[in-house]
Order: sequence, then C-alpha cells, then structure tokens
Amino acid sequence: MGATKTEHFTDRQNHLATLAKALGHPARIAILDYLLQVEGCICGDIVNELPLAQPTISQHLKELKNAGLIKGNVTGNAICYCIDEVALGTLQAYFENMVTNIADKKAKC
Amino acid sequence: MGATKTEHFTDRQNHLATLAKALGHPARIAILDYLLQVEGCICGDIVNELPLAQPTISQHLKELKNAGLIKGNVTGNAICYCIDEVALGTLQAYFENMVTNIADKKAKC
DNA sequence: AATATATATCGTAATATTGCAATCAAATAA
DNA sequence: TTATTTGATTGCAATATTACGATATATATT
Repeated sequence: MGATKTEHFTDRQNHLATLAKALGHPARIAILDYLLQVEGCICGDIVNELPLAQPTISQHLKELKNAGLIKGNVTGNAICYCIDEVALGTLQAYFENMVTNIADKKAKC
Repeated sequence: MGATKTEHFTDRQNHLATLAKALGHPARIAILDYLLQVEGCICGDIVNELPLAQPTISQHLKELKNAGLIKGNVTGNAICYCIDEVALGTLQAYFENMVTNIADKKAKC
C-alpha cells in the first residue's frame, strides 16, 4: 500500500504525527537550526546554507510550512520564514508530558 | 531520487531526524500513547488495541525500536515493550531548548 | 509430541518521499 | 524595457514507506 490509514486514528494522533513527520528529515532539522541561529527569520540565503539544490530546499520549506512549523511572509523580492511558536509549543508540551509521565510511573522493564 | 543525503548533515541533525521520523506516523504515536497509558510496559495485546494487522504493527514496533524510542525484552512467550527514557529526553530537550530560544529572541515576523 | 499463542519475517502491491534539471512567476535593478 | 534575482512549480527517476497475506519461529500448554 503505502498510504497511511489516518482515518483510524484520533485528530490529535494524526496532528502530532504530521508535525513529527515534518521534522523527520535532517535537511528540515537543519533549516530549523538555521532559523533559530539567525535572528528571528530568514529573508533569502537558506539555499546557500544547505548542501541541496534550490528546488529541493523549496520543497522542504513547503513541507515545514504545510505542517505548520514555519510561517513565511513575502517582503518584496524575498520571502521571510520564521518558526511558528504554536506548533513548536504543541510538540514541546507533548514530550514534556511524556517525560514527566514516565518519571512518575517509574516503569521497570 | 528518494534517498536522504544523510552524509551532508551533522550526527545530531541526523539523529533528531531519525527520532522524529519514527514518530511521524499516527500508528506509532498511538503505540506510545498506549505504552504510557498502561503501567510501564506492554506484554502482548498491542495488536488488539490498534486497527491494523499484526504484521503491520510488528513493523511499526520495529521502527520505534530501531530509532531507540522503545525497548523490548522477551519474557517467556510474549515480548514486553516500554518507552526508552533516553531518546524521549533527547527530544524533550530539543523542543524545550527551541521554545526558550524563540521566546528569548522574540522574533517579529 | 501435538497444539496453541505471540511475534517476526518474507514477498509484494500501492503509494509517498527525495532530489534535481528545467522552467515559470514576480519583484527589483539596470 | 531588459536583465537580474528570488523562489515556486513541473516532471521525472530512484528509493522508501505502508499495509497485509502467507509463513516462519519460538515458547507454553496439553
């Protein structure tokens, strides 16, 4: 098959999976790294920072944007991308919650 | 192509991407949900909890295990799976760090 | 030993992802 | 207007993922 059966899972599960999936590629981690390293957002020069061709990077940016992890707004010739705090907060809360839950339960495997 | 160019990225970036990728499917989020909900670990019955065939679930468990997100140890007839705190801690730290970094920078996009 | 139970592996079809050359679109600069 | 720049889109080849039936393996039970 190859097609994920999203209809069987909850909205929350599908949403978390979408966010995680968007981060499931080193180029996209690298893009977020760069977005954090630079002040606020990038207007241009992501292409020069990564070892991939321009269409490939454009595609990765699109996926991050579709997942809601980054926002982009046009400013003249260029486009400014920045990290979306809401999506990031969702992920942070998810892992925070898991870590504390596990610590509580003290699973002995 | 279809093959990720991992050699162009740092070990850290590849590792984070591997962890995120493993979580990039609702079935695998659901598995972790169930692992958290149950006390500690599961011995058996994951198959009954998810709307997927047994070989499919076995495959998803394998991917979570390969990524280091869960551990499994044999106990007689069944296999006990539980969440690996280390991998989860890595992800938690990553998002924690991002969130605080963004808050600091107060990006205005 | 024969049977049942739990899980892994194989094989394969359907679909998705990755990467890039070529090309297009829009704004800016000359 | 004619470049130039910036980034998106198209089209395609290579590879990966998802899902499952069939089958294998390994332990437990009878």
